[in-house]
Amino acid sequence: MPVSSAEPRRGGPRKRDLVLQTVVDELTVTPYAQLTVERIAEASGVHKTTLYRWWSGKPQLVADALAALMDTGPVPDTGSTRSDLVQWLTGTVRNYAETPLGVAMPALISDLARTPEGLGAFRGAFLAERRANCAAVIERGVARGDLPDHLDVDLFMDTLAGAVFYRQVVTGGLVDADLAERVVDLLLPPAGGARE
Amino acid sequence: MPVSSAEPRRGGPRKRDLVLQTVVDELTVTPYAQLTVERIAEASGVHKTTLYRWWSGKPQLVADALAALMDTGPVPDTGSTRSDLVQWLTGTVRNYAETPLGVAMPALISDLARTPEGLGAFRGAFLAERRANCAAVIERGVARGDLPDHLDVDLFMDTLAGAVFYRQVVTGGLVDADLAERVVDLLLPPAGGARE
Amino acid sequence: MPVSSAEPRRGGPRKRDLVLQTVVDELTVTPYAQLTVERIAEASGVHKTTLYRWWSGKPQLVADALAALMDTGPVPDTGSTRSDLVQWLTGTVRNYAETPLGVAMPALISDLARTPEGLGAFRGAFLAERRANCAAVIERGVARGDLPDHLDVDLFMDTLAGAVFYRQVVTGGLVDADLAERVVDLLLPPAGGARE
Amino acid sequence: MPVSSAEPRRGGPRKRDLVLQTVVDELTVTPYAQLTVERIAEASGVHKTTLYRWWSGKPQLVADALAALMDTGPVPDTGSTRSDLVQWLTGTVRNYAETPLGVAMPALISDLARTPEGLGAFRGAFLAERRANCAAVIERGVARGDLPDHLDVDLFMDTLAGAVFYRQVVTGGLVDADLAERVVDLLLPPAGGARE
DNA sequence: CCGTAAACGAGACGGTACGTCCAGTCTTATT
DNA sequence: AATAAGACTGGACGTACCGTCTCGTTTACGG
Repeated sequence: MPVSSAEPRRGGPRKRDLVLQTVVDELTVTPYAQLTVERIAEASGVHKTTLYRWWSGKPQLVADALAALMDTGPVPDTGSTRSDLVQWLTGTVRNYAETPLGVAMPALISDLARTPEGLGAFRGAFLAERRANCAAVIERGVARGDLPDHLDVDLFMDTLAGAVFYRQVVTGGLVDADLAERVVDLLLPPAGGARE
Repeated sequence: MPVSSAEPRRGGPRKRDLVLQTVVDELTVTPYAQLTVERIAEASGVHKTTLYRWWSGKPQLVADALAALMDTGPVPDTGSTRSDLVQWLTGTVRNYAETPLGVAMPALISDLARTPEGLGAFRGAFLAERRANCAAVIERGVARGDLPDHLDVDLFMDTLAGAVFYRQVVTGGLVDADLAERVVDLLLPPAGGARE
Repeated sequence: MPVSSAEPRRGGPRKRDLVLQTVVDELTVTPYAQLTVERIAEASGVHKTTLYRWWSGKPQLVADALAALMDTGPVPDTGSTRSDLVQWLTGTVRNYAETPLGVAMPALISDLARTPEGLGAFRGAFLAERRANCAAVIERGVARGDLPDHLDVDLFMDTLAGAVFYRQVVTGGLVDADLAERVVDLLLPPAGGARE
Repeated sequence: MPVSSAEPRRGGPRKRDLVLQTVVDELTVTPYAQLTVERIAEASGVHKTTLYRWWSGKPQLVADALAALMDTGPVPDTGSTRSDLVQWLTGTVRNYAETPLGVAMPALISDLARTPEGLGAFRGAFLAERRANCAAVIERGVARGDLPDHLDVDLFMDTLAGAVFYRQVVTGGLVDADLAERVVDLLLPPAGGARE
């Protein structure tokens, strides 16, 4: 886990936190595409050579910086599958809306995807933990009988997250606080819903 | 529809079709990120200057070329809301799976998004017509009573398309023929589904 | 002799005078280097293709236009060698100072000099007649005994004209009305001059 | 004097001498107009980007390269004003005849003259020192009584140099070893000359 | 408290592609 | 026959940023 701020002494980048903070700061001002390694170097006062010593390029720098901002927190069992899912998805919404990740995401993915390891790293850093937490929620739901037995868990998660992601990236629709609830409503109709 | 090969004399790019075809060909061989305008020029035998006369850069070239491949076809009324939705989403799946769009999409979006008009153009070229068709399907469904009255149509479409898109772009999950059906099942449970 | 304005009808450029006038006008506004064939076309309303039909390029266009402005007039015999020379050189000074030739000259020469014919054409258009006139003056001076017998006529002319040209082009010194007289004074000291 | 090869470490272009030498070499083979920055890059093995880092373009490159070849040497007092002047002008002749400067000059000037600083730089690099030396010679001559009291020194120098320059650039006359002497003879008639 | 090795600063460089400017040529109307 | 219209090839420009290299210089730990 590269996100540590403790004791970088002896062996390892001494300027790590400084650099990553600069990246985040710059991203709030400059879109990802305009951001350059040279600019990060200048803004942070850390020499370009040093950046390349520890990161292989801009996408890695940004990924590293943004990953540290992500809320991946485990979702407590509230007793209600709906609430759990809403809470989880609210984390996703916040990650997009309250950090530079939302706007930077498509470019970041496309950059990372140039190399096979890149995408893997991205998934590891941004997705793995969150998805594991969501899977846990879903399984609780299945166990309770709130969700069907042979639910395709992966697809279910893709649909939840995809709705938010697609808005953010493709259609440009509003991504706000109650989006999470409305998406969950589509997949898990509220009791006494309109469909029966 | 800008893709016509009749009478290119007098006004307008004479090499248009040749160029766009080359772009598609190159994209099947080279990932979007590696593709350069100079390479398109060389591969098509059309001089770089000429390309810049008619397109403002790589993203526009690619968008123009890919838009021509998209299936945006209207969805016939099969009598069943489920089938209509499945059929529509199958179009989306095919667009991703059978053209270079799937892999090129995130980078393309991120490039186009550098300018505000860019994103608008993208949505106009790739989304507007398809979404209008989908909205028609959904409204038929509401009229029939298959879908709830105050359904948020946009969000519903985002969720359908988002599931496929997210797979394609983020998780890298399989995007195949029956994905459409499985996604629709999540949103419109089959009669006698597991939830009752 | 390309400098004709009479009856270009039937076989020959119909827009000749219009074009050349435009070139002169543009040169008073735009330095030679910034002037382009396309600009001349636009400014004159004559299509680029037409320009290339009659002139082989910018330098030829400009040379043709400027040659028409040159004062090459023969120098009347005033009875005094000094006066004749001064009058002749005054023509040179005026050619530089009162037409765009002065500032355009070095660039024009350098462009024309790309091809061997180019320089020849330049000399034919701008130099030959004037130099012939000067040679006549000098020979009158030799006959009168005002100039030494075995004077190198060519070198003498080069020195006269060179002084003005060098000022104009290289040192950027003042080129004004009495320059001619001062140069002649150097080569043909006034009677009762300082040297005796 | 920027032409040093000692200690290029720390600050300043490391490939400077290599590049300038290449420019001179190329100029002996290719006329100035045909010379391109890209060609210099290729011929020298120094990348184009590097050239632009240190020079603002072709004219600056060439000026820098040629300036290093110029003979600007001070003229010793031979006791004779005539000899001093001849010796000085011989330097000019050699500069034109024995380096690529002669043929490149008009194009170089015209390129440099596009910007006001350009011409200033040219004069600083090629003229200032030589002219100062010449002025010294002339003043010695005036002091000795060989030259008139209120001689216009600048114009005198323009006439001397102009004769050679005009030959070289405009009329294309021969520029050879004894040209200097013949020009000086015109301005400073030999004792027992034809005019008395 | 001091030597040494890791980390950093400094600066030049090769390299890819960009997007642009003009030159000059071609084909096909039009007058 | 001359001109207009307009698309095209082509060469070079000057720029941006990338990622790498060679050095010298600081820093802080571990003996």
